[in-house]
Amino acid sequence: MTNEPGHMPPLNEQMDLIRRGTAEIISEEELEQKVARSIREKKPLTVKEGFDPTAPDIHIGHTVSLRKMRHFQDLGHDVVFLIGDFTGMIGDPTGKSETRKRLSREEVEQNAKTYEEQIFKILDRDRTTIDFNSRWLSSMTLASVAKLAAASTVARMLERDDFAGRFREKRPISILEFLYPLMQGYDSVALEADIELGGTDQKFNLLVGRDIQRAYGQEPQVVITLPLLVGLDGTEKMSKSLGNYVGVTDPPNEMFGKLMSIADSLMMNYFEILTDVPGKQLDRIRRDLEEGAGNPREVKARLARIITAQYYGEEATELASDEFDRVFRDRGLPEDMEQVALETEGETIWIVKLVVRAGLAKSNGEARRLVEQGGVSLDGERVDDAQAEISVRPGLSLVLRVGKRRFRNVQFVGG
RNA sequence: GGGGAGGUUCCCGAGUGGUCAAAGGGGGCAGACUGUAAAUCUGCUGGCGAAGCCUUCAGAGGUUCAAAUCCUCUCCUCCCCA
Repeated sequence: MTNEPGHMPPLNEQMDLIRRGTAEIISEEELEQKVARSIREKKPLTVKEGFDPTAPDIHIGHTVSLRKMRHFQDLGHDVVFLIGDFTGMIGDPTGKSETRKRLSREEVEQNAKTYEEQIFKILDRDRTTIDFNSRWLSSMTLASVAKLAAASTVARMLERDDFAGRFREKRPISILEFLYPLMQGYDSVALEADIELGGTDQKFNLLVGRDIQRAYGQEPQVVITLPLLVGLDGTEKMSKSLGNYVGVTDPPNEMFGKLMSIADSLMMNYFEILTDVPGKQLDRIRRDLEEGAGNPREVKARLARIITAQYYGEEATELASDEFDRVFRDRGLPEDMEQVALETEGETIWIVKLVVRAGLAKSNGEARRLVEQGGVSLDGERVDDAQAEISVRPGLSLVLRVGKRRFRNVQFVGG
């Protein structure tokens, strides 16, 4: 799929792929010009996106833009994965007000390494440059900051929704926050970016980049925004802090399972922005769903398989899919269960203690609750008496199940 | 510099002397149902082998038979005026 350098597909083919799944392109006309020129001069475009150095765990929400970057790479262009280590050290402008802890050089390096392991599941290593904005921002003099600050105005800043809102409500906006879009824009100057990608929530910052580049005599970058992925809860955007995410490093079973747990209403959205399933097929799936033809579960399973296979391949995905059916559809036992060895202390063990010792509850209270609510079973038999004593002896092996999806194979050993 | 508001259990947020392990919502967990870990409904949601006891309402002291609630000091956040 990857093209040799210098052998780029024709303009309309490129434009089609680039457009797919984007929220907005500013402007398409400029994009066309840039692409056409790169074809003419056999010179790849530089596509940039900035990432937060403090949260190196990538989830599939991030992959929406990473996949777009990959599209560019497949078309023969170059990608800069920019780690905002300088901006990230100071704080987060859109954050509630939590001051961010300063990361040490070592931590930044460590996080960068973690990023690398994850992003190359999607990006083409040979066409990716990883860079850090501290490289140019940390040594800026006040004079250059002044020049940068002169490139924008307060009125311009107040166009941004959250600034405007806070200004209206007389809530504080620190000057530093005004500096943020400017610094991000300067990154584009330093990299001579042709295109910057980001989520729709980044639109303002991305546009400031254009202003800044103009102020520094560069051709403004084209801004491409991508839809924010809605998380597993079906309402909030996917984020690690909300816990409604699918991590790209989640093991296949978990990835598949999490995808099966999305709300039905989310399925089409995921199909559109996380897969390369052609538009015509999507229309058909959508129509089937609306008309109630076929089982929505099967559609969701197909989605889960496609996405899981992007990270683990067909074989591992089939295993994950089978496992899911076995455990949840057929209410059976998983293929592999975590094993726990417990020492016997006498003839019996209190069920509550057993659940806690097996690591399936944090406290006796929690275990008691699980038992009383009927969530605990031993070898397939429900135990709902919180006073129950289970007979044990060394060598005994039991399958302990808590809830629908947590299993432990408990082995008793002599104590 | 002056004036004012506030810090509550995972989160938001009620609570102004006992009836408070603390309303309500969110989140989480469990059950029922099912087509899945969808949706919906119901229950639970500080710790302790538990009708009792222990720890918790920013922190430290104090008043009281009794404090999340009153007093003193400290720390922190926010707002208004300058």
